Amino acid sequence: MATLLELKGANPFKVRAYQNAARSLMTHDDDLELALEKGQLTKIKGVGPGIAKDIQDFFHTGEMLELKTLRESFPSTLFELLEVPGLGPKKVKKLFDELQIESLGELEYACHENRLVKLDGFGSKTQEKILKGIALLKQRRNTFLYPEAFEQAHVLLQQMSKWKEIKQIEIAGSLRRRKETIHDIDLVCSADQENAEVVMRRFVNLVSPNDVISHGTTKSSISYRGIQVDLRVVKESEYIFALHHFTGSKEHNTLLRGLAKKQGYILNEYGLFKGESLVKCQTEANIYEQLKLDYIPPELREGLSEIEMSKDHQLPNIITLEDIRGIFHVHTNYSDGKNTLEEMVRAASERGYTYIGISDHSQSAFYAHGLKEKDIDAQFIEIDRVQKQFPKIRIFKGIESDILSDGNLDYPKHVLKRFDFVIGSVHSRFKMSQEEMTKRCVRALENPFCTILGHPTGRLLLARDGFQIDVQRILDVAKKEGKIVELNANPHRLDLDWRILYTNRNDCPYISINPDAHDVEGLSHVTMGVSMARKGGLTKDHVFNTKTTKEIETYFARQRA
DNA sequence: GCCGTTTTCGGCCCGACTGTTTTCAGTCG
Repeated sequence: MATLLELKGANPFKVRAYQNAARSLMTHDDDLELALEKGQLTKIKGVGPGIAKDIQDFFHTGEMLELKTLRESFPSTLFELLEVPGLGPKKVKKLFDELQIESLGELEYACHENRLVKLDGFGSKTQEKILKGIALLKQRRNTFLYPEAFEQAHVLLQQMSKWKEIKQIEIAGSLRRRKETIHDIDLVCSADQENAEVVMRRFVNLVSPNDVISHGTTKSSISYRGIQVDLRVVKESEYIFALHHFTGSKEHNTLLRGLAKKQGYILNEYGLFKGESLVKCQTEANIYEQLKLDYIPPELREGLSEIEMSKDHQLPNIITLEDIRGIFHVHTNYSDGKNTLEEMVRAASERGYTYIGISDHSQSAFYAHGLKEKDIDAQFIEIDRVQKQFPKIRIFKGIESDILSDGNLDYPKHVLKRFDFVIGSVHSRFKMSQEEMTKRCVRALENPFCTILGHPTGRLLLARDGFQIDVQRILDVAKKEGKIVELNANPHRLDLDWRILYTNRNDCPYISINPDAHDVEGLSHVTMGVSMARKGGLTKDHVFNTKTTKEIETYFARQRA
């Protein structure tokens, strides 16, 4: 509704009202259907009589009259135009009304025909920028996995922190919030006022003029090895406010500024002001404190329900990397891992872990040299040997067993019962219907020998969507069966998605943050997994591998009894 | 369209940059 109304040129506050209501509904934890039946929809923040009526209509008829009318007044392909950088609703509407442009293809053609320059408010620069934007969209090169973006950001940070004009510099934006994928790198720095322009000049000179996206006196953007980097420079006294501002998210900031305003403050990237006077804040925590809020860590600043929770002192005490005591889901060269069992155990021990769960692939995973029964015998003997060598770290014997398409695990009972734990994972037949796939995984969860459900949706970030599966059902069954669900920490997977964890944080089964390491370096995936758990609002108590070795042993023993 | 410890009417987050304009609208974050 909001997008369509915006295109229509409706009252911008009406547009925002719909956006607010949508966000509010997305994070609404209670039963919507119940609220609807009781006629209590308007009790939800942002939902008034108008939108309550919309929701009712939608629930009963599957449609909303105004939405239907609006939708019919625009071709569905029009929305892709909004993806083009520099194009917003006003310009898209103009293109549609005056040039009858309905799709990206038509827009590109019109640019080549030089037809945009004649439009009011457009010019040759706009046309050029749009063409560039379309090319970028086509390449899909504007999204990166966290580690790729992080590495680039660090290279820049190293380099720029040596510039004598810069006093402080930090990574802000989605990188600081630890989003799983990153569109651009945001850097914030402080400098003496007379040096600001020098910093900007040095920054844009890092790349060729062609790769300078914008160049101002305090804010510039460049395209650095294919990724957009924004740099903002402020005075030293403004730095903490700027860092907060550019950490975002946009949604979080919007809500926070609204709250500040209600309390008689103005909040922007330069400070927190009461009238003309600046409120002194040394840290980000001080800013929240002034607004009568508990400190909200960057990972939680997504504009979901964190501000409300913080106001009520209900923020979860989210897990930290130090809470992790051990790790499961580790591969060795018995299947498709690179390092030996001993090397993996040594590395885990050196990282201070007190237990490690080895889980190579099972026999039907021939692509990964899955273990036959005799390989299991051999590995068990070796584990016992290595265990003697490293008495301080407990080695659990496990397996990552394929969940076959009928939901069975791919060893017979007498084999499965030999393991301390079994991770059941789907590695084949991804294209089942949601119903079939859900049934398949439920069956696995109900198998008494299955301990952990591995990478529950099978997604590969930026490469492959997860398979169709009713995640809610899976979580419910896992909880009921006392099973553990994996948060696969491989940066390509990060599966389950943190948003699912966030919505289910008050009622979910144990989550195990598993590196799915295929070599020694892969053990460090845990860091990323913890970041996702933090975004999901999980506490130490939610996470299985924060337990002590003793607790783990007891848990496994009870399961196998 | 929603909301209210300034308000049931009059507001609704804030500022930088760009490109098109001669004073500002649109977009972005």
